[in-house]
Amino acid sequence: MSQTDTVSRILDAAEVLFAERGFTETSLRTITSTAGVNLAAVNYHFGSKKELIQAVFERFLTPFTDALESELDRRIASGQPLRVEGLLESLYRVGLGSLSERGLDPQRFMRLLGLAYTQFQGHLRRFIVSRYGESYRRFAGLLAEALPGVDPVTFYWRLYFMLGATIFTLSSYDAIEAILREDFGAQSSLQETLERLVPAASAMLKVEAS
Amino acid sequence: MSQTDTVSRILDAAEVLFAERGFTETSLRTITSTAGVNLAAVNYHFGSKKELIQAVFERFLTPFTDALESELDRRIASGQPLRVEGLLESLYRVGLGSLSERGLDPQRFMRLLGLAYTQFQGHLRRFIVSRYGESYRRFAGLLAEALPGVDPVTFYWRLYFMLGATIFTLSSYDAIEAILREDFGAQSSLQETLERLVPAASAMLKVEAS
DNA sequence: GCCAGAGTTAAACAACTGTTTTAAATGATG
DNA sequence: CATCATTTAAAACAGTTGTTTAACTCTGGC
Repeated sequence: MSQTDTVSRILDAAEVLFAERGFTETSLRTITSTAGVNLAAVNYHFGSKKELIQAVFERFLTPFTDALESELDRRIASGQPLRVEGLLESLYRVGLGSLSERGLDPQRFMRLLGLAYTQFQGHLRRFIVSRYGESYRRFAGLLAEALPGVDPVTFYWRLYFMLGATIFTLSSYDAIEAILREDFGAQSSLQETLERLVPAASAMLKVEAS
Repeated sequence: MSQTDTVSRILDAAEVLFAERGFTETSLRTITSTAGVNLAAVNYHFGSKKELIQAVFERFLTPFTDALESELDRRIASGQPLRVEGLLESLYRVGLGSLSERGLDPQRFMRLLGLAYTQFQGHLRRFIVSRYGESYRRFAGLLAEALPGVDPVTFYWRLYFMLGATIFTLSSYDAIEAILREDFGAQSSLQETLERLVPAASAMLKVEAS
């Protein structure tokens, strides 16, 4: 088994298990036995469990932010003014499209993102902010430009409202979808849910102060 | 030290520590030493750590849902038609008011609620649904009545969007507020944040399908 | 005054945690 | 082919976890 093979098998297993159970609830022994590698391989290749967690996020977030940056470049190059709906569509299309192209599961991605915010791993929050903060600020800046009437503080609170609605809903997507299917017999795909989310989140961002 | 004293000291300590660190990350030894009681007291009084977690939520949720039910009764008795903004205001006012009256911290309450959704404690989700599902369905039903033009499936997705925005934002309230204070020098109280949340969430619920 | 039962205490339990060690095996390079 | 760093393997490490035990103290009712 080559080195890269061992490394990516560990990442594959850790990604799935972390998304299913959380970080503390997933032991290195569970990860390595699922991956079919030796227990010591984690500490050898990654150094520690913390660094493994960060590596899992890096493999997720780098293609995502790269694709988002190119998408934003494309939109800006087109010369058309940026609208709120378009920016959110870009965000969700990139999350759905570019990740699944690379064989990454977008729901797992959202579950992991939700974990990063709610589990108490200070190192992880710091890692994400330092590595991906710039992309985040760029997107937020463009969104703010598309909302000229909204004062900055109100805008930022609404940005968090939007993030909360997105991360919370998509990270529990399976559970919510199952409830709705049982109660209404209506299936909704992830795609359809995002199509509901775009106008809803846009309305929330744009609403006139009452 | 009387029995009720020991029980509530354990609940007090567990409530704070769970909200700060999560369930798995908080050991019974940390709880009991913070509470100043013996380690075995948890298993003696509550049976297990799981049941202690449920007891913490019960102490939070029962006064909250009771107060929400009375508030809804009052609104209905007033005879005025129920509007979306009014229902959300009721929800938030009860969360802010009735809890702090009893000396409970509303932010801690929200952090715990967020944990209940994102940590992987199947027993906790089941406990909350079975104990408080009826209050939840009553509130959701009234909200749906105030939104006659929205089809049921869309309504339920938007309800989850709203829950996500609320729980995510308020459970990270301290962190978000600190960032905004640093970047804009503008303080916002929890009260003010809820006043921003009411129109934003209402707009999200009411938006016409595009 | 005494005694049953509730409450508390310290100690020990077995299981599990992340990490390290030591030795063997592997694989590329000269 | 021999060499040496890289990689794997199994075992042991020290620490923590939730839970249980058994002896102890205290209190309220007769």
